[in-house]
Amino acid sequence: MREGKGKSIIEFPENYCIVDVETTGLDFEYCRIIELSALKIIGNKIVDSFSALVNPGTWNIYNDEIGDFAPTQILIPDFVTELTGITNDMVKDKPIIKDIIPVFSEFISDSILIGHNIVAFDSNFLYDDFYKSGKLLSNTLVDTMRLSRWILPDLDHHRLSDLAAYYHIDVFGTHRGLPDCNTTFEVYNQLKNTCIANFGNIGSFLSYVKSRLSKTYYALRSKDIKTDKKDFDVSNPLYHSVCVFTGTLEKMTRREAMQIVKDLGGECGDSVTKKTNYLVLGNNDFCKTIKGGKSNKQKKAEKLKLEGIDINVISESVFYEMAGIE
DNA sequence: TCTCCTCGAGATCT
DNA sequence: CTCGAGGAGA
Repeated sequence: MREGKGKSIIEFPENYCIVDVETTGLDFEYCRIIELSALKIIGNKIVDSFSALVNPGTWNIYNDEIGDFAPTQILIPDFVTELTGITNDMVKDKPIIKDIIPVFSEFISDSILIGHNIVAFDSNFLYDDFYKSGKLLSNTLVDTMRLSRWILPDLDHHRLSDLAAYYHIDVFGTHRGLPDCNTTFEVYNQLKNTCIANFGNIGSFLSYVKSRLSKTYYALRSKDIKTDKKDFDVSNPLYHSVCVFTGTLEKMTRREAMQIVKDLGGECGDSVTKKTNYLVLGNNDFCKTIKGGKSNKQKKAEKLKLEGIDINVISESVFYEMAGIE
C-alpha cells in the first residue's frame, strides 16, 4: 500500500515545507481535500506560502431520476463546516484537486514535509491525489506529533491544540490551512528549543531516539541485566542455575524476572541449551505464530529432557515460589 | 550478534 | 501510524 511513499524520520531540518490539509472527513477512501496549504521554510525562516481552497469534486453514483450513474457533487458535512468554517459555497467555484496538484507539487518540490500527524493523515490524502495525477509523493516526512511524543513524553495528549496551549502559542483561527501551518511552525520551533534544553543538543537527542528505537528490534538479552548483589543464598535452587523465559509473565515483565534471577546468583539464558536448568513458562496465548500451545523454547526443552539433560520446565508460579516471592 | 517479523494498545487527523 | 512486547533464523 502506498508504495514509494516517503519515510518518516526524526530530525530537525532547517529547510522544509510545513503542510496541512483540510478534508471532508477522516476516511481516505470516501473523503476529499477541501483546502491545501503549505509554508516554505529556508534556513528556519518562512520565505513563501501556498494556500488553495479545493472543490472536493463529484461521485459517480446512481441517480434514480435519470435511471443511470451520474456525477454528483461531494458535499462538505455540516460538522466539518462547523470545525473549519469552510462552506460548500466557498469551494464551489474553486479548482478540483487534480488541477492544484501540479502547482502544489512544484511548490514543495522534493523538500522535506513537516506537519502534525502528517505521516498518518495529510500525506496519505496527498499521496492518493498525487497518484491519481500520475505522480508519486515520495518526500521525506517529519511529524511534529512524533517529535512531541519523544520530547514531551509526560504530556497527556499531543494534539496540535494541546501543544499550542503548552507553549502558549497565539492561535489565529484553527482548522484552516495556513493558520494550522503557522501553529505547526511555532510548535516545531518550540519543540526544537525544548529538545536542546533537555538533551543539550540535537545530536544527543537523535542518538537517544536511535538507541531507543533499535532496542525495539533487539529482544531483551540476559547480558542487559546486571546485579550488584554479592552474598547469595547458596541453598536457593536458582543460585548458579541457568534460567530461560518464554511467553509473557502475568505478574511482572521479563526484565524484572531476569533481575530476580541475577539477584539470587543465577544466570539467564536467551535460548534453551544443554546448560539451561529452568525454563519458565509464561502465557503464550497472544502469540498466534505458536502452534499447539508450545513455544520453540518449550519444545527444545522437552527434547533435551528426553535426552537426559537436567532441565526443568516450570510454571510462572513455581518460579515465584523458588525465588521466595509471594 | 545481527537482521527482520508480528501483534496489540494507544492516539491523532477532518 | 508508532512503539514496545515477544520471536525466528543465520
